Parts: sequence; structure tokens; C-alpha cells
Amino acid sequence: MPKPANRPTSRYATEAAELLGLLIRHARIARKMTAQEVAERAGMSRGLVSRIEKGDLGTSIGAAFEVAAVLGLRLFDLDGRGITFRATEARSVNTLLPQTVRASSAQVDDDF
Amino acid sequence: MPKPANRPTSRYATEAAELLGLLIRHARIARKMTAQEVAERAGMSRGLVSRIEKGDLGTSIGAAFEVAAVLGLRLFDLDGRGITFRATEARSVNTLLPQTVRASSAQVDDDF
DNA sequence: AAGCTTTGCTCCATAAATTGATCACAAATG
DNA sequence: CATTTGTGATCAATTTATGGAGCAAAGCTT
Repeated sequence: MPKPANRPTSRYATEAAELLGLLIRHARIARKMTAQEVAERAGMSRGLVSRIEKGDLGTSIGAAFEVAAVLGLRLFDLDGRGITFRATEARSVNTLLPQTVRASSAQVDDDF
Repeated sequence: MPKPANRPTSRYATEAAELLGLLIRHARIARKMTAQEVAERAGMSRGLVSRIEKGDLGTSIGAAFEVAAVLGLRLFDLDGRGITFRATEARSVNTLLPQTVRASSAQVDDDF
């Protein structure tokens, strides 16, 4: 039986979504754009933009990132080389890593 | 008439989701955890974790950020002070900004 | 190479997200 | 103060995401 998505959410996830929404809201206001304008350019409803800015955990990644794109927000762009470069870079690194994970020794090496 | 959500996606949104998925995948492999383990800890199915890592634009923000939380990924944490601090900070700034946007002069001041 | 594990993919049933419309309130304008 | 505009919230209708099971391909381990 297919189970619903009534997930317990961690505090981190909640606050991350909240922060993302605030970043988007600030960018929109800085551009002096209405929620309606952003919604039209992003191809979605005004209500959805509102929920994204509010930090609704149920909104899709595509919708949130699309709004960020419309506003020119460069998420994950920490070095200024552009998201394209970083995506390519990460992809190349990916080929060097093991494709699967064996439970074997089950040692978690924290790199934080 | 209710309309579908068959959105056209920008290249930026696509690549941002792709990069997020790769970051998550790398973090998971670094911890030597299986997709099944992550799914259990995040309270979701293995298939969903797979779609998130693949960069599926349809997955929810809550699901993606929850996986990031389980893996200890600190998204948006650029300064090391923690997501909590940044969220609070941004929220306070928010109170200083206008709550609505008037189309008035419609001048866009790019801050990028 | 054999054998076990992890992953990626499909299909389907169901819970949830998204939409468009509408309302009331807040806030900027004149 | 009156008017206009932006926003947030709600509701019904519909599309979509999610979970579960199963299968095939690929990856570790020995």
C-alpha cells in the first residue's frame, strides 16, 4: 500500500527551506517585481510563488529553482564560476567514486 | 478550470537540481551508506532518494533537504555560523523591507 | 567466475501538490 | 481619506509525486 508523504521533518530541513524562501523573497523585492510577475515568468501560479517564499516543504525543487533562475539567484554558486561549471566538475568527480556502497565494515568517516 | 503543472524548465534550474543531487550522492557514498539506509533515516522510500540524487525536478524540497540533513550536508551554510543563525538573520532583515511591491516606476536595480 | 548486494528502472494505486478563482486585509498612492 | 494594488488564505478540480513490488544490470567481495 502506497504510503503518503506525511513525513516528520527535521529542524534543519525546515529552516533551510525557510531561508531559501527568504532569499527568493528578498531578491524579488530588490528587483521590484510582484509575485504575479515572477509567477508569469516562471510559468506558475502566484500562490505557488507565495508558498515557496514562505518556505513550504511541499513545493517541488523544479518550481523553487525556476523562481530562483527568474530572479537571477545563483544558488550553489559559491565561487563565481557559474553553476554550469560546478555541475560539470562534480559530475567528473563522480566518475572517480565507487558506484555502489557495500555494508562491509560499515565505518562512517565523517568529513565534517 | 484547474490547469496542469507541465512546466518548461530553464537550464539553470535543471543543472541546479542536478548539482544538488550529485552533492547528496557524494555525501552518501563518503559516509558509506546505502540508499536504503538513507531512505530509512529520512523516512522515505529508496526510489525517492534515487530520484533526488538523479536531479529529478519533481521531488519536493522537504524530501531533498531532509536527505541533506540526514547526511549532514550544510546547504546555504556559507560562513560556518549555521543555518539557524542565517535564517534568523535573514528574517530580521525581512522586517526592514517593504511588505509589498508597487509597479510604480518599475525600475529594476540589479545588484548582481 | 560465482555469488551477493546495490542500484535503476518500470508499473500501478493513492495521497499530495498545483491551479484558478475569490475574499479580506495590508500597504502604497493620490 | 479614498482608491488602488499586493499579498495571503481558502476551496474544488485535476495533475502530479510518492510508495511498494518486481526485474535486470552493474558493482563489490572472495
